Amino acid sequence: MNRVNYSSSESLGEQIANVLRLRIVSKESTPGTKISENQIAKEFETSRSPVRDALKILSNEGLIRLERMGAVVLGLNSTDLLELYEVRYLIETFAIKRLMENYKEDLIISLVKIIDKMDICGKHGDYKEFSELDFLFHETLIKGIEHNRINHLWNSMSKVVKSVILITTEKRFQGRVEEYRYVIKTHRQMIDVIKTRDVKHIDKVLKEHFNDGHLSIKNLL
Amino acid sequence: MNRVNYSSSESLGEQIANVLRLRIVSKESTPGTKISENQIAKEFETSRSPVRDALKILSNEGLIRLERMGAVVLGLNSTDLLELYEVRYLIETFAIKRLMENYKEDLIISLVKIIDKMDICGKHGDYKEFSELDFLFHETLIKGIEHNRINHLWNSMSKVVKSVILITTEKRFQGRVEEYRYVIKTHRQMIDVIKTRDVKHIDKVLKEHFNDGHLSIKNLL
DNA sequence: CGAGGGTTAGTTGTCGACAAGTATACAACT
DNA sequence: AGTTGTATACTTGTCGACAACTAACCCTCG
Repeated sequence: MNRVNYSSSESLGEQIANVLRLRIVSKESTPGTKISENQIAKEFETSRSPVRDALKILSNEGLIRLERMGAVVLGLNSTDLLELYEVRYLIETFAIKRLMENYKEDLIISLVKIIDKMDICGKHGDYKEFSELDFLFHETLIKGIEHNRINHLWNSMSKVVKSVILITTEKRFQGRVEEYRYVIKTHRQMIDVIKTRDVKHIDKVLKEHFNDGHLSIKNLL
Repeated sequence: MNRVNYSSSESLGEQIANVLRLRIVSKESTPGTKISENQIAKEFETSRSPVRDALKILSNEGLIRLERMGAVVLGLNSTDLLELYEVRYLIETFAIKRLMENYKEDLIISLVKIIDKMDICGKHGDYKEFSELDFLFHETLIKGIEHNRINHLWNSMSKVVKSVILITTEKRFQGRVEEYRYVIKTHRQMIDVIKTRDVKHIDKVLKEHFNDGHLSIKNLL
């Protein structure tokens, strides 16, 4: 029986990759675990073709390593998370500098709207929606500069970032719920930096934001 | 007949990707061209499986776009090249700053050795080897910081960079052969910056180097 | 001549099978 | 016992086939 499901826009491979990604990032799959295509195919009741796609996606994201026989889970240790934040810092600093030179008012409006929604979700304790908005904020910022190459870099890591944000936010909300205010504050600061063209404060604001993100996840895990 | 060729370490998919990549970067395949898996499979006398792999690789590199029916060649226009150089500048600036804080003497030795080899190739007019060494220089620099995430970013664009360098170098050598001296000079400057920890000159040296690369290719095409 | 509907060739996603290579367990031998 | 060789089970890379879907063409009708 061939199963073709066009009702869902994502191919089976991407769906499988999504499930496995969350497993790896959430440490449900521990680093070092060996996985084979057959084994995954059996679990998801598909053939090996979509599984191969999925493994290739995860390999590109750096979550697993494809070896001659079987793939091995790499996962994200503390160093990896730091590095992820460093690269995000690098890219978003670039983006903000570029936006300062030249931005469309629409973009700022979109960003403010996202923050406002985050505020509401924060008050309701809806961490899931909050984390998606957080992700969307940064993605909107990056897509805003319309830089093809940066776009590709972002696409190759965005799914990982999204997963990390989701998990971080969840843990944060389990602790002191009011912490979300800090995230919102730094986001507003980022917009201010763009609008006021305050070059001197870019590094300070962004470093603070990413440092906080990294530290909080490090403490929580 | 199943053809499995383990004598070459690269899978058929990667090999096909290599051929197509060069075609696209060298503008033998013009942007907008539609390509189908069957067509490529027929050309390379393989099944669609390796071709699918190849197309996915090229898609990740941003050279083609996968659509519902058929992929379309994107190629690298003048803007794309500028953006590529911008991202390289971003990454290598990061790398050099990190190396300044902490580098192993071995690395510097390797880099110097590469430059010396480039010098010899330059004198012999061996542009092919020269371009590979040029690429190797930058790759060695980036791998030197042992930063997993940066590594992945680099891997996702390195093949494209390599192709661009190859073509640029070829055209350069067709013009005034002596131009290679300038490339070598800036490379030596980069090493000096690392060794002398001369923070102030990083941006200047790198900007000069990448600006030159971008300008020269723009003029030549 | 133009518009609409059906046919048809072509496209991708998925499947199961096979070939080639690899690691492991187990037996035979020194 | 330790080493070597072989059988065997498991792995990936590739193949050809099929189902779902899309686009283009042609034919009919107004």
